[in-house]
Amino acid sequence: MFHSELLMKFNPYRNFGFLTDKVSRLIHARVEAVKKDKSYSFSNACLGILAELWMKDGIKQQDLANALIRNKSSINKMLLSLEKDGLIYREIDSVDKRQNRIYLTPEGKRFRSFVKKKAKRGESLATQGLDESEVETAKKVLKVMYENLLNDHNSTI
Amino acid sequence: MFHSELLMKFNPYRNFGFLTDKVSRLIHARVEAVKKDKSYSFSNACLGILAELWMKDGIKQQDLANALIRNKSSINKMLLSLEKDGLIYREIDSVDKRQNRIYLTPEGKRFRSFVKKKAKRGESLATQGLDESEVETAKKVLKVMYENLLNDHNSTI
DNA sequence: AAAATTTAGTTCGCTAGTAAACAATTTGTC
DNA sequence: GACAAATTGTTTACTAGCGAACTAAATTTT
Repeated sequence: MFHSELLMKFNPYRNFGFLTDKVSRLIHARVEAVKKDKSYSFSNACLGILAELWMKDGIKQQDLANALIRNKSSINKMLLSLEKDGLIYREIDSVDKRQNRIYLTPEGKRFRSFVKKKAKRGESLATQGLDESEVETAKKVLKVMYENLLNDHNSTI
Repeated sequence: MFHSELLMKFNPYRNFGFLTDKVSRLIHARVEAVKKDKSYSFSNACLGILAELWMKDGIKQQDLANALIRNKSSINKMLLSLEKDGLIYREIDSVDKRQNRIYLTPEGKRFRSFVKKKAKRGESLATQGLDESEVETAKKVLKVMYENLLNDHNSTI
């Protein structure tokens, strides 16, 4: 480590911002292609909402906004298109009438296994030439980074 | 590994689409905050262009579009805002007059070390609790994934 | 060398996502 | 229990980014 490191040539392959952005975009592009099989019209970003619901059904919109690091008005719009495609529905909470609880329809639940199958194929393509242990480590690192960054994000807002 | 794996609960923390998307968004949010220090008005995504130019100055717009997996009209708009902020300029190639060569201004070059410094701080925050070797492995994995996915992306278009 | 094709960039209309203002409900305090 | 503050979701106006159609220049074909 020497003092002029900051003057060195920029190496994007050593930068998580660069790397995660590119990989994320390429995965999105793949999903876009895969989605054409189905007749859904919801945007790519809406998959994030579905992913959250596949983990835990019946959460409210603000939770989604926090989890996806998205504006609550964006969530509202995305939910509209997911409703239109018949994958989710909203139900006003009986205790707190401000809140909407979001639930998956049977169709929304079924869709999960489809995505999972495609994701599996995608991952094996993307990780060609890598050891399984390296892939596991990468997932662990990203998970920790996610937690650290989210923690910081919530504390500084 | 058993046949009903696809029916198991969805675990996003084992999914690169989910992980890279979240981490990427959180890094973006950090950058957004950092950018407020400066008076630049260019969007967050424009940093991708700068990153490319920091690697290699004088490339053309189509190269940027390919590298950033973005539409060339988007690149055009982004360059407009980077021009406005005085970070880059275009020059028509003397040999092939269809092409614009994109160059960093002195300001654009200086800005690199600012970003690098902030990125360094961000990385150490994000990777708290992780071994250096794990972080290195994660970078390697992401780099390979990027290459594999990009390769596939270009071949299927 | 004229015509057709390809390549690079720009323009224009559209859509997804955002930010800010708003309405409705709940919670907290006096 | 009434009024202030906070929380949840919606609406509206705006912006960034995309796709398709277009212009200009270079390359290939005939």
